[in-house]
Amino acid sequence: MGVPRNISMPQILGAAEQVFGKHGFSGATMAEIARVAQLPKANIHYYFTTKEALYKAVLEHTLTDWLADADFWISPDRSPQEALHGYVTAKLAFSRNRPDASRLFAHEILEGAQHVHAYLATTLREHVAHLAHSFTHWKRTGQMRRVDTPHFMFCLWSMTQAYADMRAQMAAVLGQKTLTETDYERAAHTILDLLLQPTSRTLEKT
Amino acid sequence: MGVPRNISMPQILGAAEQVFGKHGFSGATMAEIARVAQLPKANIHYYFTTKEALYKAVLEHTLTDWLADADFWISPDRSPQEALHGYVTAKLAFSRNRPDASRLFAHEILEGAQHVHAYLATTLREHVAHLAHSFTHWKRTGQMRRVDTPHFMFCLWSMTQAYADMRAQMAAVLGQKTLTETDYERAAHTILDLLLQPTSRTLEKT
DNA sequence: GTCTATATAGCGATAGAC
DNA sequence: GTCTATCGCTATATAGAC
Repeated sequence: MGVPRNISMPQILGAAEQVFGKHGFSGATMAEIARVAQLPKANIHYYFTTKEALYKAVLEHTLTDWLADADFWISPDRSPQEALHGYVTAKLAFSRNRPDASRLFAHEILEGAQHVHAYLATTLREHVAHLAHSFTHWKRTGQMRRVDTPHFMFCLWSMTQAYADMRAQMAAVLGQKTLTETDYERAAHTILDLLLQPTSRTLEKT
Repeated sequence: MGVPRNISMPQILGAAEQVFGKHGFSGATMAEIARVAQLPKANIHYYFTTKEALYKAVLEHTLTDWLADADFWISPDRSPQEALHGYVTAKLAFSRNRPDASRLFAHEILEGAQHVHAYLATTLREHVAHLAHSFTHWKRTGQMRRVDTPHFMFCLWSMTQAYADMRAQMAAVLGQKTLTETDYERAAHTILDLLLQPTSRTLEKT
C-alpha cells in the first residue's frame, strides 16, 4: 500500500492544469490529461473518481496562487507607486510563468463561474473590500486620487491577465509566434504609465 | 425551391452565436443550438455541413462587428479626449449589448485562436498599424503623450471586453446577480479616468 | 427544404486481472 | 496501486421518407 501517490498525484495535477487551461472543463478530455501525465486513463480515475472532482481540485489550487500577490503588495504601509508597481509586475509575472493557471480561471469565468461562484461571492468579495482600505488610506493622506475599488481592480486584473489569456491574439498582432521578454516589459511600462504617470496623459491644448 | 432560407439562416446564426458564446467551440453542442433555434438538428446540418463550418461563419460575422467601432472613433480628426471617450463607451456598449459575440471571441482566443489566426495576423495587425497613425499625430501635435500602440490597444480591449467575458466574476464580487446600468457607468468612469485624467493619479508628496 | 431515425466515433467511467 | 479491456452514453453527422 502507498507507493507512488507522491509520484502520480503531482503528475496528474500538473497535466490537468495544462489541459484544463488549454480547453476549459467541457473541452478537455480525460484521455488527453492521461496522455500528458504519461499515465493510463484508469489511474486518474483511481485518484479522482470523476472529471469534475479533478477539475475542482486543480481549480482550488490555482485560485489560491492567483490571490497571493495582492495582500503582499497592496498595503497601506507602502506608497501607492510602490504598491501598484509591485502588484502589476507580480501579476504580469504570473501570467507569464503560470499561463495555464490564468487561462483555466478565465475559462471557468467565461462558462459562468458555476464551480467557483461561492468562492467569488465570499472570499474574493471580502478580499476586494479589504483592498479598499488601502485606497481609502491613500486618498485620505493625499497620496492618490479617489478610485472605485472594485472597478479599479477589474481593470488591473483584466489588463494583466490578458497577457496570459489573450496571448495568441497579441502574438498575432505583433507578427510574432509567441510573446517575448520585451513584450512583457512593454506591457508593464504601458500599464504602469496609465496608473502612475507623473503628468497627464492627454495634454491640455495651449 | 427556396422558401425559408431567409428564415432559418438568421435563426441558426443567432442561436449559434448564443451557444458558442456560452460554451466555446468544444463545449457547445449542435443539439443545444438546434433547441435554441427551435429547429431539428438535421436542418442545421443542411445549411452547414459540419459544426466547424457553422462556427467559422458565426465567428467571421462577429469579428466584423467587433472591429467596427475603432475606425470611426480613433481618428486624427478628433481630439484624443473625444476619441478615447467615444471608443471606450462604444466598446463597453458592445460588451453589454452583444456579450455572446465578445465571449465567443474570447473562447476562440483562449483555445489558441486556431480558426482566426490568419485574420489576426493580417487584418487586425494592419488595423493596429493604422491606429498608430492617430496616436503619432496626437503626440506630434502635443495633444497626447507617447504610447506603445499595440500594448495600449491591448489594455483598451482587455478592460472593456472584461465587462462581457468576466461579468460572472464581477457580479459575484459586487454581490449582485447580474451587472446593472450603474456598473457600466462606473466602468466607463474608472477606465476613462485612467486614460483622460486631467491631473496625475498618484499625487506628488508635498 | 424539412424532419425522423440511425450510423459511427469518442467520451467518462468501471470491471477485474495482476 | 496499476493497467487492459470494455461498458454505456452522448456527440456529430448522414440516410432516406415526405
